[in-house]
Amino acid sequence: MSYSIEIDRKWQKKWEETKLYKFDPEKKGEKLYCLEMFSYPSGANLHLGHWYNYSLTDSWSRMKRMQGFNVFHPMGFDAFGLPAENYAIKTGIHPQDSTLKNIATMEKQLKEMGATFDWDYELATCMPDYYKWNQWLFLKLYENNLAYRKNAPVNWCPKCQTVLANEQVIDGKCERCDSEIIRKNMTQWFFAITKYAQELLDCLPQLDWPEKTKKIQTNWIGRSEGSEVSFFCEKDGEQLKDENGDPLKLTVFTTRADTFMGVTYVVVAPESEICAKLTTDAQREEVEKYREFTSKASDIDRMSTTREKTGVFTGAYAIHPLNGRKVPIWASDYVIAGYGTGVVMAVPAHDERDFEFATKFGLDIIRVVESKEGAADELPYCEKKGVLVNSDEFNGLEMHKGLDAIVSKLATMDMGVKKVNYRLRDWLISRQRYWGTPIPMIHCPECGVVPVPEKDLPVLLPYDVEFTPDGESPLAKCESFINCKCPKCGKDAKRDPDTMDTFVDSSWYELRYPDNKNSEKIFDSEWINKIAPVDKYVGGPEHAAMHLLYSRFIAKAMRDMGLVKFDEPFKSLVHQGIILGPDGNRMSKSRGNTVAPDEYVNKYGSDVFRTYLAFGFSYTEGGPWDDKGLQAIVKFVNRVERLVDDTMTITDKYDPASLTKADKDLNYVLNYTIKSVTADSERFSFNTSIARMMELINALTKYQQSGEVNKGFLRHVVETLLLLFAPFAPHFTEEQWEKMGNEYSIFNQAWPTFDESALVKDEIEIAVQINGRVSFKVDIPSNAEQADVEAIVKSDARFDEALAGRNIVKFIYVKGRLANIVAK
RNA sequence: GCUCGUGUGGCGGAAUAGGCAGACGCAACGGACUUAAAAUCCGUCGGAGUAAAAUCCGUACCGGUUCAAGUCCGGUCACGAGCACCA
Repeated sequence: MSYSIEIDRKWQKKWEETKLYKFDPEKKGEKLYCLEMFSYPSGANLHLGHWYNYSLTDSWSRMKRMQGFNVFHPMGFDAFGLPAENYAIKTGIHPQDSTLKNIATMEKQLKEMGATFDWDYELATCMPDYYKWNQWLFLKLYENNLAYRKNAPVNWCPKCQTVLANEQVIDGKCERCDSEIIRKNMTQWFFAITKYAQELLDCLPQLDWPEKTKKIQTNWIGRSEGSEVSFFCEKDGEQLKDENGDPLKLTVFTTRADTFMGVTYVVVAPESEICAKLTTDAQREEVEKYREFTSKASDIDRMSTTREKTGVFTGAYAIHPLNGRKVPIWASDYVIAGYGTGVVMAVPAHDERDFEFATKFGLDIIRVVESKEGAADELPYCEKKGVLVNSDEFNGLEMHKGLDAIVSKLATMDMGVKKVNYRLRDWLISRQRYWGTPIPMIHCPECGVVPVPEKDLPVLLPYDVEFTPDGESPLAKCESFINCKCPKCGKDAKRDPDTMDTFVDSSWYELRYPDNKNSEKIFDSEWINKIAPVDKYVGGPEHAAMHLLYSRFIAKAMRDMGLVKFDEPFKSLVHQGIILGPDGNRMSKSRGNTVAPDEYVNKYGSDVFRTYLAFGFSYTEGGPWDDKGLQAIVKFVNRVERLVDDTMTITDKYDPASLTKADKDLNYVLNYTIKSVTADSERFSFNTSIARMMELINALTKYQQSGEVNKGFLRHVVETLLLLFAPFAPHFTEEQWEKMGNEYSIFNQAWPTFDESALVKDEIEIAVQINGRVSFKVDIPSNAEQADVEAIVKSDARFDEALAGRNIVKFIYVKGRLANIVAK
């Protein structure tokens, strides 16, 4: 029976019956936790991206298994989330019903892929036995002051009447109805990821992750070294006081304290509390109007850098602490309330934004830095080098020295200090949506916010809920859910109506898999410290800043809560590339350029399809889909099968001691193949792994054609080829292995090792270059030293001809590669 | 706008540490086998040049370092990604 999907089915059945991929924690061998990012159970069948990610990572883990590792390789579903809810709004099919059905379909398809997942460790985030621990985690974070509530702006779609997650906002528009998103203040739950900003940065270098991903995280965290400097303020001719009656300090964050003497005004974010406090009665109406105007501005407007600056004078003044200058305080939305102190000192001579603003509103511009003394640089001069001018006692100081001097001076007055700021914000996790984990908090009119007691977990997500969006959380309208008793005082209270961001679900799932049935604890810490962290994590690059950062944060928080002993959840990370449609665009139903794996799998079998995915693309690059190369794999698989048919009846023993010259040549290729496939597959270079196996088969064909065949050796080579090919074509090779009369299963065999001595050749061919150009080639003993090579080359007739009477200036021999003669 | 990444034949892609560019395959062309086709096997396959060689050009473009550059450095262009008034 030649290879087809029938073979797939035969072995899938046998593997399941014999529990071949059952994970046994006690099995000997170093543990290896290999994980692919779990998938969202969407309606359609597995798409090409799933196959590309899962089947090839499975190949990798199969190799590791054969290499003797005790591989833990689970699979599950990221089952909460908006698509199911939106689908429900459209069709009326309940998210739970569609999700559970989709999970069943995907499980079946994943099994057809022939992956080594142990389904006993499956999890789905929408199940109460999972989200119970989501809620438990929330309570722990709350206890440890890592979860808190505050009023904050959210993305609001005026048409859908609902809050949208950041990831649903595409270029400032709603992903569903394309309306422009506006900002709205709501009281929300946050996780204090910023407490870990520095550690999240510090641990990056030690991770075996793509450099690009580390850079994205570095940028996202956005560490910025600067200073906080303060001003006293004056309003209507009187000094402003704080709540203690002391003079009010208006503090700004700046990275350019060196330009401090050039401050000509100060700007506050219009929505900030300090803005209201600073505003004079005379200006109040205007400032109010402006605040309203900016709150209505859509994100599109806000995001535009070309947008003209707007702003309004608050009526108050700041007093420059070093020169006593009275500078006006303005409100403008080019200052972000959430970053730094929400207040900025403006130095229009040395900042483009300040310059634009000052020019528009006729504010003073004072130059305080010159590239070198006396240079009339064009303003704004924003280069971070130069010498201070117009800066009184600091004149003539080089920029960095000036900065230190100014901050030191301010520090003596208690008006300045060096400070590090991060761009990273705390993680807003509240969602006014139905299909997610209910937040386990109760709002009591008497006691305030009260956590649900642990014994009452899980707070079950009710089934019968009206979830058509109308601006209110769907759960708020579900009487049976929202009404409860306060756990503290027993009086009537209400549950928190929001659900958690689904990124919370996926921020710790890798730690639940190994202990997925634990009903007492989130997981057994002792066991988790053995099996975790994940050794190899594979998934799309789109999660670089969100999921991968959140997971790192949660792991660190868990560590500090004593739940785990490691610092990082994913030691090594690989991003698979993206397979585009045949037209080079991202596959999408609306474009009509999607490619269905099923058709190929049905026609060619899972293994041909898997192997083609391995061979046709550079794994981390991906690229446009093109099925022309599939035939190459069919051909390759047929060649392997023919070789098996030729050798399956051979009973001669392989005797390594009796190899002829021809045998040794083939043995060289064999060992080179073992070495290359092992090294290439290790680093996810699957295309070159397959290429090396094709070379081996080409060499085998030549060997067979040569007529002098050592049967025992030939059989040994074919068996080794099967072992190397097994991770890529598991069903096919299992079948061939059986045909050859070998014991079940090929995956219980040891991965081939190569013999270094077989890779040593007596004689090698090197290129001889004259002045860097290849002139001719020559055979030399592989252990020849420079002097020997020089002698061989000089005695070659072609050398004199190539030299053409020139003198040898220098003779360079690069061992085993080439000789280069510099001639003049 | 800022930051990062990527540019190699007709195509997918190789080249791990500066050392023979184009492995392996697809497509194409030629041949063997065949009544024929399929399948299989053998060969050619970056460009110019030649009867064939020799030779020259060639890894987006310009320049540099080096005995030697796809690889390192400086600049330009194109594409892609991330961030987006972050003070």
